[in-house]
Parts: sequence; structure tokens; C-alpha cells
Amino acid sequence: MPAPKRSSLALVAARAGVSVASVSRVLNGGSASQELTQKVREAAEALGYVPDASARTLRTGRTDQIALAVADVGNPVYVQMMRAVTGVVAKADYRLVVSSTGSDPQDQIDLLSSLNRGYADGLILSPLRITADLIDAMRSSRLPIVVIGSLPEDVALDNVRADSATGVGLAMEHLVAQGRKLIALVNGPVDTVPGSARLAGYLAALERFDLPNAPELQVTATGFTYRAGRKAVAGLLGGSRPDAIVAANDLLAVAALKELAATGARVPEDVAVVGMDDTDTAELATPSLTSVDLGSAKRAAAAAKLLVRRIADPAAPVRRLVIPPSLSVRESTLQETAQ
Amino acid sequence: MPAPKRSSLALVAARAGVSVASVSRVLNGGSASQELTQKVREAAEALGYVPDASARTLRTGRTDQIALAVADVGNPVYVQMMRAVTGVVAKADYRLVVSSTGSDPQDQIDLLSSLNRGYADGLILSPLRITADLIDAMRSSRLPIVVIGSLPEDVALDNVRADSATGVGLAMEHLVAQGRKLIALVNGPVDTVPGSARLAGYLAALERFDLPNAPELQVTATGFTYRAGRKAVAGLLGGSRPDAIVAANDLLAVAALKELAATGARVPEDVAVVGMDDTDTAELATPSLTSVDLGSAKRAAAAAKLLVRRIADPAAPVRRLVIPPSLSVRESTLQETAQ
DNA sequence: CTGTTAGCGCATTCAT
DNA sequence: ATGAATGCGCTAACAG
Repeated sequence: MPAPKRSSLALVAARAGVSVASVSRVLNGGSASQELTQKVREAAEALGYVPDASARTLRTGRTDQIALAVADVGNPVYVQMMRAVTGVVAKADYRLVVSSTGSDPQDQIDLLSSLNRGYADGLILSPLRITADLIDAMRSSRLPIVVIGSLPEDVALDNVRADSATGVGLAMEHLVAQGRKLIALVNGPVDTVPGSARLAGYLAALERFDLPNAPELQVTATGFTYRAGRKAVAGLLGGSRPDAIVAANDLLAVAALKELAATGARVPEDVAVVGMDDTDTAELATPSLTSVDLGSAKRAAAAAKLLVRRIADPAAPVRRLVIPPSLSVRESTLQETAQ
Repeated sequence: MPAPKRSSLALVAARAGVSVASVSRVLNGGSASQELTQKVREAAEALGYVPDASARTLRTGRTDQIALAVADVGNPVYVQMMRAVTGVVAKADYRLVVSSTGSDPQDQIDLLSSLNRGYADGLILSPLRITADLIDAMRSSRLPIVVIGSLPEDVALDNVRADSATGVGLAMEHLVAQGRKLIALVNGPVDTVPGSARLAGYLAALERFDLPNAPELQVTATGFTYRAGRKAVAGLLGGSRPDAIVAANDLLAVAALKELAATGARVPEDVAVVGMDDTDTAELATPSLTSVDLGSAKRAAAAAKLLVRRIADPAAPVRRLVIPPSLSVRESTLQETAQ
């Protein structure tokens, strides 16, 4: 038994004493006489007519919706991305629907197959982990996808990624310039896209600045969360005394801040801390957090634009964009008594 | 020109050499013979058949989607709510779609009319401001709505709200017990649902604890954000020296923490600070923030359950729930040297 | 157990 | 400029 009776083109047409085709034309901006337009508008108004989305979609094949899948709504970096995407998408006359997936690639695959049923015209995806299965699913998706984050070379999908290596390099350079010698890395899981990129960047920077590669200075949290960060940092401090910590994101960096405070270490005097993503959290932290801006907002906005273009022109050449990072220096690395 | 040709029931039926009805039955768990089931599954698999959502929705009147509208994705309290809703909704076999509206009621009205086109089966709405227009729009919505937050008595909509008055009372009681005398309020805009509730609770508590109602101890930020909070608190400290601050949410409370630190005041020795919503932010703050848990997660979960029930039974009696608050005490109000 | 058929609401082609 | 008719893909009556 279908839903409660509602308005419909036919009802409006009957009331206005015209054909459904005319109603459709008037309401969608087709050509119609002054008088007919008038009658139709009146009838539609009186009946509180609202066009039915599924009928229109069934007919036209378009939903005018764009989906954004984020792995963790609690991570402020995704908040930045949502904000950025919202703007672009609205301007292109799409509605944005946000789906929260877990970090499990299977969640994304499920979402993809769900979307393939026609809930949206396109998807912006920022996968934490990329598996072969996920790639297969993306490849065989009938709906356009733009990926935020790195992607294997041979996957012909629009994507826009950060330059983590350069970003981590910026942080390390800044720390080295401040005279730091023992720079630890607090990373998230290395089987994730950001985790592996951060690690690679860290190792490259060690080499570049002639710093020793000390395993006891590298810890991996079980997730990119505050709680996981606290544990990881506690472990780190149990086995070493770094004079600087680079964290894979701002949440982990705040965890370092709190853990350091708990052990009586002063920031930045004893230990400097750098976060990553440059989210609101960096500003709110005490001391405020120096953070690498990996261009999340720009990446998200760019991805949205790519998707809109891709939807308009499915045959357009694949584009891969890289957004350059920058460093936002705040209290957590700035000593008055800089050496 | 409709979208690129895809799979369809008819295609599967043709390949399997059966009728579309049989395919539909098999795929939806109707009764069918072993052999037919086998043939259909094979054909569907081979063709990569995916059912079309809009066609099904058009036919059944259901979308199996529930919409959640949040006013500010950047506010961690909404993150709590999203998490809570996600769980309930998934268990009831609905997909959740999140829409970010602004604080402007018009945004909600727009969203409502959009949803009335049939994008979702129900809506969970947590409006910041409630205007007559919004109420009209909710009343005339053809889709079930559950409101998180207070609502005028005469609006016959399911809703679940916090008990802000008691919540603020809890905070004040705690502060008074610690010997605080000059308790300031850092509120958000009072023309909002939470803003007015917080103010009322504060005034009631002043009376209850025989505290003077001093206007210079009450400031109103232009929004429930960190940035607005900094300005408001700076204004407050410019004109008075409270020994405690109650903030209308955790973001404003963190702003108070930072502003106090900037002026050299110690927390909690000189000034105690209490936040509200008990979000992750309270834990991350330095010092960690005592916060009133207004039951956001519980409210959201309850709202989701109410909505699922309402969708199943549109004629069910209207329910209004109130979730009791509790206090999470942390460093920002705990002096070692408690008087 | 399986097939035939109608129609959900709409945009669009084809007549007029 | 307007109306009649078609079919998007699907589910559910109904018939056999």
C-alpha cells in the first residue's frame, strides 16, 4: 500500500483545467501563454503541489544530489571538507548528502553499491584504506567518483591529493631550524592512506636533514583519534625523550600535548609539537598547535568541482590534482628563547 | 535523454527466460522454485543487476532513508548526535543522510520542502531557532518529523528535549559548593532554543542559591562558536572579575579557558569554568573541562527511535521526552586546595 | 508456483 | 502554444 495520497501533476492539471504536459512545462520553465501560466501557478499553489523526486529521477535519470562519504565525522578534518564541499555543490545546484562510513573499506563498498541504485549523481570519497576490492568497486561503479587522497597510478579516476611528504618536510624543517634533534613521529595506522604517506614523508625528511632513523622515536596509534593518541604517546615517552613530536593529525598532536603535560614536560620548552591538517582543534589547543595545513578545504573544494565537471561530461579526461601544503606556526613550537 | 543504459528487471528476466515478476520475487525473497531462483540469480549476477531506487520508491512510496539536519557540523555536539542516530537508524534498516543547514530557519524550511519531494521517509531536526514560519512548515510537512529540542506546547510533534534548567542548576550547585560567589554566564544568542533555555536556567539558579543577578556577569556571544566566545569573554573580563564561568556549550567554555589564560588568570584556582554538552572537546581542553552532559547522545538516539516508530505508525500518539542532565566533573573546577 | 498487467508521477515526443 | 500518449523500472494484484 503506497504512501498517503499526495499532490501530483494530474491533480494540478485537473484543477487548472489544462493538460499535465502544460503543467509540467509551466513549472519547469517551458514556453506557455500568460494565461495558462497564471492558471497553473494558481492551481499548484492552492494544492500545495510539490514535485515528486523519484518520479522525476526515474524519468530523467538525474537526482541532483551529490554524496560525500567521510570515514569519521568526529575528525575535524572532515568537518573542514564538508564545509568546503557544501559551498561548491550548492553553487552547482546540487544537494549534498553526507554519509558516514567506518574506516572499513567494506563500508565504502556497501555505500557504493547503494549509491549505484541511483541515490546520487556522483560521489566524493576520501577513503582511509584502499583495498583491491574497493578499487574494483570504484572501477565498476556506474556513478562518477572523485577520490580525495592518493590512488594507484593505474586507476583512472579523478582525484586530488595532498602532498604529505612535503608537508611533513615543512614541519621537520621548522623543527630543525629551532634546533630540535630528536624528532619523534606519532603516526596513525600505516595501512591507511594518510598513515603510509606520513611515514614516508617522515623518513624522507630524516634523511634530508641528516637525522638518525631511530625506531624508538616512531610510534603508531591504533587510530587517528585522541584516545589512541594518548596511548601511543605514553608508550613513546616511556622509551625515549624526544625534543620534538610530529603527529599525523591534530587529534594525535593534542593527545601528545596532554600526555606531555601529564608527565610534567613543558611545551614548547622541553618538547615541541606539530600537528597536521590545521583544523580548528589546533587553534583551541593549549598551547595552540603548530600544524601542517595539508589543504583539506582546498582539496575538498577541488574534488567537488571535478565531480561536477565529470557529471556534466563523463568523457572528460581524468584529472589528478595535488594541493601543496603550508605550515601554520603557533605556540607549540615557538620558544621565546629560541636558540 | 535519460542516463546511460543500465541493467533492469526486464533484462534479467529476458536472460533468465522468465517473467519480470518472478525476478522481482526471487530478488525480494518471495516464494519461488529452486530452479527458477537459480536461473534468476545467475542472470542477475551475470548482468550485474542493481535495483533502481527511484523506481522502487515511486512504486512503494518508501525510500528507506532517514534525514538528519544539523545546524553546524563544526559543533561537536552534533557529532555526538550523528553517531547516536547512525546506530539506531541502521538497526532499523534505514540509511542515514545528513544535511547541514545553517542557523537560519529558512534553511530548515528549504530543507523541509526539499524532503517533501520524497527524498526521505522521515526527518530528525534540531533547530537552533524556531520561528512561526518554521513551525508552519513542520506542521504542513507530509513527512514525519521528530524534533530534538524544545517546542511550543501546541505543536503536535514528537520531540525530545534536554532539561537545560536543571543542567545549569547542576553546574551552579557544583560551583557554589566549591565556594564560588561570582558566577558569570557566557551564553550564545538568546533568540535560539538553547540560548534562551540556558539563560533561564542561569537566572533560576541565581535565585535558588541566593546569588545576585549582576548584569555585568552575563555576556552573550554572537554564536555558539569558539571565535565568538573569545570576543564575548574578553568583554566580560574587561568589566568584571568573576570567580567562575558557566558557558552555554563546550566551545564557548574553551574560549573562556583560552581568554583567561591570555589574561594570566589561573583555572581553576582563580576562575572555575564549566562547559555544556560534555563533548570530546571537554576532554581535549587544557585544563580538561567540567561539563554538563545534557544527554545529547541519548536525545538523538531517542529521537531516532521515535521517528522509526512514527514512520511505522503515523497515527501513534505524540510523545514528548525529556532527558535528564548530569555533570562530568574535570580539572577546570577542581582545586586541590578546595576551600 | 509463475506470468500478465496496471500504474506510481513525471518529462518528452509527437500531433494538432 | 497546447494536448494526448508513451515509458522510465519497479511491485503488487490478479489470473492461471
